[in-house]
Amino acid sequence: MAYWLFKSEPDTWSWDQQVAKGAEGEEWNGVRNYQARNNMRAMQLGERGFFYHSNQGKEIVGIVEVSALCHPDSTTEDPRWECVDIRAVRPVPNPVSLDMCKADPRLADMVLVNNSRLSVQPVSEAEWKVICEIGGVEG
DNA sequence: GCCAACGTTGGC
DNA sequence: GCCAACGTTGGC
Repeated sequence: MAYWLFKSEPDTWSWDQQVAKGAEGEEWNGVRNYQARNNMRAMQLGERGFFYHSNQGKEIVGIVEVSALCHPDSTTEDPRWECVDIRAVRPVPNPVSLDMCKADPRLADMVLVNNSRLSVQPVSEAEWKVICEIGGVEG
């Protein structure tokens, strides 16, 4: 089981909107970056990820899971772009901010800390556990 | 709102 | 296939 992190500007697509989609989930469309797409291609059904608010908040606010495997992105005709569907699992009671990640030496190698521009990122199992612990949430 | 970092594009 | 120019992202 791999772990992931999905980044979104809350103005565009927020955690609340994700939660409102319920168990059916929603396409994580709009990704136009090969690295991010390749990460989505590698995802398995039921794998978990963090939901991160960029720009406003700059914090991990929820946990999601993959509800559909990689498929063509419905927002473009360009066959290069694909995406998975994700659904909200549970909120993070104590949102974990970017500052907190930077401050914790155990998270020094996190992609979020080192390459904040990548919109779909892998998270190591160790990092996953640390953030769940800080966030007060069950992974 | 600025700007640094990064990825992509396109001319050669 | 290289690299300069450009566009976008996202932290500050």
